[in-house]
This record gives sequence, structure tokens and C-alpha cells, in this order.
Amino acid sequence: MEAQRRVSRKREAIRAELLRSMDHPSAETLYARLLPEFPDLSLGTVYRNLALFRQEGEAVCVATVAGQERFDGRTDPHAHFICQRCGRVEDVALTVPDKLLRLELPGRISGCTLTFYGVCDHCL
Amino acid sequence: MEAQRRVSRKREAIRAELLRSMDHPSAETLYARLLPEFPDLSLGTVYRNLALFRQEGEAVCVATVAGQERFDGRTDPHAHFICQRCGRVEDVALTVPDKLLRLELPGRISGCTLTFYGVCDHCL
DNA sequence: ATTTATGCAAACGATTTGCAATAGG
DNA sequence: CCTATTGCAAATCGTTTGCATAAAT
Repeated sequence: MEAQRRVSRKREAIRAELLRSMDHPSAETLYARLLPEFPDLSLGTVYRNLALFRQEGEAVCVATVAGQERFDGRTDPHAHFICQRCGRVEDVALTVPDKLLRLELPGRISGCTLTFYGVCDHCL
Repeated sequence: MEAQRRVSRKREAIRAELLRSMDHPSAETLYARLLPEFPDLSLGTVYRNLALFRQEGEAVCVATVAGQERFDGRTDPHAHFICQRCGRVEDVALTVPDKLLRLELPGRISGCTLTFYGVCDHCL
């Protein structure tokens, strides 16, 4: 029998913050953002819940930047752009590839990621 | 003035091993493979040289699997498949996407990666 | 000789984990 | 009550770094 799940305020807050965030935050970043509202939040709790979300397909690790995993709460197919200078991770509006990410994925393939690298506008 | 580079036997061996490896090895894996020939090789040396190769565009980190960075000595455009069960990283022969990776990349974009996830043949 | 490359071990930093206390149902 | 969830701190583990020595030029 699988472990049953309870609804905890902190988990819901972490989930909500992840969905709300457009910048593909790291665990630390989520922690920092939630701390004002939950002064007794623990970093370990953020990590534990991110692991849960990942297992259940509610979140995805889209990149590892400067040693930190970056998460995305949106699971619809879209590409990413990573700035090699400042580490920013942006969503990419696909124009050309479009069809590719909607491909009928053959057999054993369950997903794919398309990631672009370069220098973002903000970094010139 | 930039630091000049010398030709060391160990660096050349690391470079050769990386080019020869088709499985996108981790630093530890490269270390293990070279140890028989270089019993006094140090893991730090492997890391230091991989960092060098990366700076000079001779190697790329194609994924982080189970916490370990996986490297590729081939820099021509190709996609990868990562087995979510055993962590294997395979090259993918592109049939459909093909053109995509040869795209004229717009302005600030300097590279891109296309990665598929699933379960490999070996894992059923 | 001069300076880069290496071995070694310690330092680092992100993530994980064990355990006692807390809170959801 | 029962047990999933959390805080806390210690443990893990991949990677980096400092320093004295070896190797390349």
C-alpha cells in the first residue's frame, strides 16, 4: 500500500509559489520567497516537497545552473533559454520548432527538453 | 597575458579517453578508466582538465544524472537520450528533428541541446 | 630556471537524511 | 490517536581549492 498524503499548509504554499514563479527558481530561492510568510520554514522541507512534486510529475528540473537545480511548475511543452553570464532561465516562445515538441514520441520516450544557451538581453 | 598551456601526458590521455567514450562518462568514470594506465592519477586532475576542456569548447556537459555531471567530447550537433531508470546517456540519431539543430541560431543564442527522457532498451 | 600541471587532503556547497516534535485527519 | 510532515542538525557526496612537489619548456 502506498503512503497516503496529507494536505499541509507549507506544501501548498511551496506548490503555489512554484506555479507563480516565472523564473524557474532553485530550492533556496523558493525558500527565501516563502520565509516572510512562514518564518519557521525549513530548507529541508522545500527540498522534500520538490522531490515529491517531481515524483508525481507536478514539477520538473529544467536545468542545473551554478550547481543549483532549477525547477519549473509548468509541464506543458516549451523550451528554455539559459544565460551563460547571469544564470537566468527564461521560457522560450517557440516559433520554428513548435511542432517538434508535440511530436508523437516513439515508444520508450516519455519526454524531451529543448534548451538554448547564450547571453540574455539583460546582460547585453 | 593569458596563461600558456603545456602538453601533459595525463591531460592528453584524459582528452583521448573522453573522445573515445561513447557513453558520456562522469569525471569518476573517466578517472576509473584511466587509473590502470596512470596508477598515480588524481581525481582532481580529471576535474581540472574537464574544466579546461569546457572553457575551450573541447567538451560539453550534456547532463547531470544522479548528481554527477556527464561529459561529451563530440561537439557536432546531436541529441541525447537519458534513461530514467539506469542513468545511461545515449546519442540519438536524429531523423525527424534533423533540420532544427542546424538552424541559423538567432543573435544572442550560441547553442542548444535536445534531450529525450524515457527507459532504455537495456532496462526493458 | 621558470612556470604550469599534479597529488593529496582539506574545504565547499547543494542536497539528503535521522530523529524527536508537530500537526493533519 | 495514528502517522505524515516538519525543523533541526548532522551526514553525504560531487566538485573545487590550497599548497608543496613533479614535470614541461
